[in-house]
Amino acid sequence: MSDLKPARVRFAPSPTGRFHIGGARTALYDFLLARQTGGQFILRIEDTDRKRYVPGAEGEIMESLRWLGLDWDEGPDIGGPYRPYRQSERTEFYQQHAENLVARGHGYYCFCTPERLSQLRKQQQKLKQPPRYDGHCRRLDPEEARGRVADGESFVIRFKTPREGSTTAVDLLRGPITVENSTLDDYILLKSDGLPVYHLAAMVDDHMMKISHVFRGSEWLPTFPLHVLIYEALDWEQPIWVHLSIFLNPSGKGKMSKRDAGVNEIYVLDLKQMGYLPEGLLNWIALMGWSYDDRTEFFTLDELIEKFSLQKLHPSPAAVDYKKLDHFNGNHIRSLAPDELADRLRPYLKMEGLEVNEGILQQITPLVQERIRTLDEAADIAGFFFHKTVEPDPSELIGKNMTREESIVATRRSYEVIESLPTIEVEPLEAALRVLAEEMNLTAGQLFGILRIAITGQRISTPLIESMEVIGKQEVLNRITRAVDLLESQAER
RNA sequence: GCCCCCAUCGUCUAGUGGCCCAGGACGCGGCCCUCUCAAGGCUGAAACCGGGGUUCGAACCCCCGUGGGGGCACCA
Repeated sequence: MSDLKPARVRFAPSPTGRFHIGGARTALYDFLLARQTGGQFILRIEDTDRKRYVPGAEGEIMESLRWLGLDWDEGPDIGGPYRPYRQSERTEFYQQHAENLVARGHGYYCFCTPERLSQLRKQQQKLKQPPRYDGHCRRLDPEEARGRVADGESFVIRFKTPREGSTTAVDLLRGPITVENSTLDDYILLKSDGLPVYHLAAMVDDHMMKISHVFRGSEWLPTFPLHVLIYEALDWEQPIWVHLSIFLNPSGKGKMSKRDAGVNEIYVLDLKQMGYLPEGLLNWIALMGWSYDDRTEFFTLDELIEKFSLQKLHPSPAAVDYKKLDHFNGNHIRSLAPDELADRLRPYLKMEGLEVNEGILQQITPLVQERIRTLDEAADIAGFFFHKTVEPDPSELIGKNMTREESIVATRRSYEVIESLPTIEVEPLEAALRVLAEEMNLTAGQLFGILRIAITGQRISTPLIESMEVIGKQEVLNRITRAVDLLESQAER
């Protein structure tokens, strides 16, 4: 644990779509800081937009986080001292603070209709002016406005952004960012449906929940000064702000988006489905925007908790590199204990419709471990272990630079050699087959190539001799017999 | 159009004024190992966006360009 004060950090996604790797990284950094400092990691759902609400999205967020191992200490499902953790259940707080802002002279009621606003925008566009609220209701007499509200007229509450001067907001990675207040708008804080907009809701909650560090995407940088202004207007102490750069397409052109889904998987649960380990995914994501030193790249979650530091965060955008994900995933697969790997492999093999025999699974796991990068590759390389029979392509049973007849002879003699062995443990089996190859003036590659096709039905597989041992003498002999038949029937044709 | 951010190999990055004719990783090429595929080992090509300053000295500091990205909703 570090010497930093316990941090209270929150991950605050909106349930408007699927959970992707960008969100996962933000959540990871939140989690790391909380765990490293002995603080709390909080999950808060920002569901104030009823139009964009997607049923099931909240569930996917939680399922993804749990799968990744990023467990939260407070959240909508488990509660906590600052409940509720779903913004739709906190409307009274937002309304209260919006009114408070009005009372303090930092906000005002606005009765402009959406129609007038879009009209206004159109005009400004035509005149090539920046699209901004014209302050129509800002000038209204507060008493009069209150009266109209009391009369039941539809209204929103806007922030009364100072017309003059400038505001400086401090981002941990970028330092002070100063903007002219005149470039800011009188943003709507409370919508006419009584629900808040992000600008209000997030500030209120972060303050009420005593959040110490805010990690969020850099898309919030343009309105960052507004958020600071709100804090100042309410006399609140600001958290430490950390804006994380966004993820770019693999091409580096444009930000990663839904459109990439399908081509490049960006959703956490899809990546899980594809056979990625949470460990691999986490390792990959952690290094996009953060680094430890000039050589260490392999990290477990515990190591990340130990080594993470705000100082090593990087502000520039990062293009997503799936090749590197494969690399990390392969590394993590290889670092798993065989028993553990077997447990992880099981569902993926079953997903392929294979009947998984536990004894065989245990035996082949070490064989598979060195050669897969994702869990779903196991079925490709070792599926034949679970098949009752294999169907080799007869033409592939012919050895390299060999005739059909030579291949038949080689296969038959292999049968005899194997049959004569008391057991087919790796050592004696390999020795016997190598002797046979030599006798027949074949290279080991030629002989093993034929047998590989005969036994596994495929060109690429786990190591031949070891695989034969697992399959067992009788079945090996069956498969070789089958291969001889195939070769002969093909010869007759 | 306006505002904001960013800028080291193709990609992720190390580098915080001299340790850098720039280090690591992925990917790519070659070699070795080898029963296939991997894994592993060795090895090669590959970058400080440009121009001005500041300084004895700049990848590192400042300015201006340029490029890239983001934002400009009663979305988050």
